[in-house]
Amino acid sequence: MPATAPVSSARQRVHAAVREDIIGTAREQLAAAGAASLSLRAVARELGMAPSAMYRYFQSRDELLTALIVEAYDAMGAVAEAAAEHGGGTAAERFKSVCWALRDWALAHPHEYALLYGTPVPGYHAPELTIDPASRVTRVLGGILRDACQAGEIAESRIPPISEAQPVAEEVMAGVPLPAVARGLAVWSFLFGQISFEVFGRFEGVVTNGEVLFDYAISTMLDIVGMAA
Amino acid sequence: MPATAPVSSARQRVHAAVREDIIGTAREQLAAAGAASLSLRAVARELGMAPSAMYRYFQSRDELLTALIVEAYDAMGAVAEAAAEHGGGTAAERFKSVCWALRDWALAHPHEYALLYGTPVPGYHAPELTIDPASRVTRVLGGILRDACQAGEIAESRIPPISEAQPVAEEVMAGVPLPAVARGLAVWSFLFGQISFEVFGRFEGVVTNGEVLFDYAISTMLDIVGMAA
DNA sequence: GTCTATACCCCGATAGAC
DNA sequence: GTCTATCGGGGTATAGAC
Repeated sequence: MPATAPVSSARQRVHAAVREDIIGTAREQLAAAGAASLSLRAVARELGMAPSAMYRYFQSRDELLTALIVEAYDAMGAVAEAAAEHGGGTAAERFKSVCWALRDWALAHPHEYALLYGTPVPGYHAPELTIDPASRVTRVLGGILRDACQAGEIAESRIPPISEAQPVAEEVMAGVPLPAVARGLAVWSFLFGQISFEVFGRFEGVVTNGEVLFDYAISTMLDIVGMAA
Repeated sequence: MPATAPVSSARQRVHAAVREDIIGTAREQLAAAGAASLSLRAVARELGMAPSAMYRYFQSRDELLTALIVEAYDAMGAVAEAAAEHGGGTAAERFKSVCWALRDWALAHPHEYALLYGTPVPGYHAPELTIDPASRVTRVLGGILRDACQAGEIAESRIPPISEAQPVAEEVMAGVPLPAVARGLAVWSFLFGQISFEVFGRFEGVVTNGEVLFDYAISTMLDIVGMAA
């Protein structure tokens, strides 16, 4: 029965399209009021649907939230990957490019950034399927570090040793010496600390030119990890 | 009429005591469900009071939230000040002491930490009276930097220049050269980025020993700002 | 797949009696 | 200063007709 397949797929297309509408509207409401006040009802109102109709697309509010989180992780991951790819020849250049791309994305999408890197949403437990999208950005950053190590672009002599037993999981060490991994993790938290301070307004009244300071912070990060600017 | 004053002050004592009860209960609920879902009604329920009675103590939900924020800033500021005072003779020792004290406080009070340094509460605008408590921690950190500069404990030769026009507000520069100020701000965001990653669980599955990594991060921060560990 | 209707919760804030 | 009662909103989620 060849007719059944197209009918089914047409239905699936409509379903997927409505699903995208819902996610898009939810994203707007996220940007307007934050994650805690995201509600299926408000999205339904905006779309002119009955609240109960939402449950054909998302089984619960948390499932909609998960979709938003995955979408945001993917957007940020894509931005980071693109920046790494077109960022230049040296690891330091690619790193700089990724930093600026992440900062720009975060400032352009503060509520989505907050969803990913701000206070965890109370009562929400991220399902396993968010792990992979979440790791795209860290894979990019870790890849740059690994490449720099292998290309000899890291001055390991400038990285002090870390004396105690290995404080990180096995899989984080992919041919990178432990001190470089530790400095890499430091750079990771430093970068997101800097971005979070900017996005959450912590620098207000203190920093008058965020770009200049961010540029200086990037140089500092490169210093930390033994890479020349 | 000498009798009136004691009566009035007894009433005030009761009022203040109930007020403390309310704040304490609110703090418990903050720890249980996060800032966004803090409600006067829930606090009243817990205390066996009528919801309307709360309005004799706080004119609005936001005012209660402000009280919690001020209390948390003061707790964190006191912890930082105590750590700086008893932290040791050199600036580096005091800095380390403050870092550990802040981390310990944040891990012990994750929801209060999130209230201060996490995603801003949607719809809440901090009144001016929060500015002073908020700056206690930064005053401690800035004071250590300034003292280190004046005591010659900073190797300014290891701090690269920052080329552009001054990117920070005037009052942040208190006899400290601009590059040191910029590195100090970098350390500030680095420190809170590290603490936030730990408190918000961002290191889970990656870092197996947070203390070791935090210690290494502190050394890195001292490096950044030209201070010997 | 969408609707209406419903059960059952939550909240901030105010009015007015005591 | 506390109470009851109330106004006027919000929400998740389900049942059952169409």
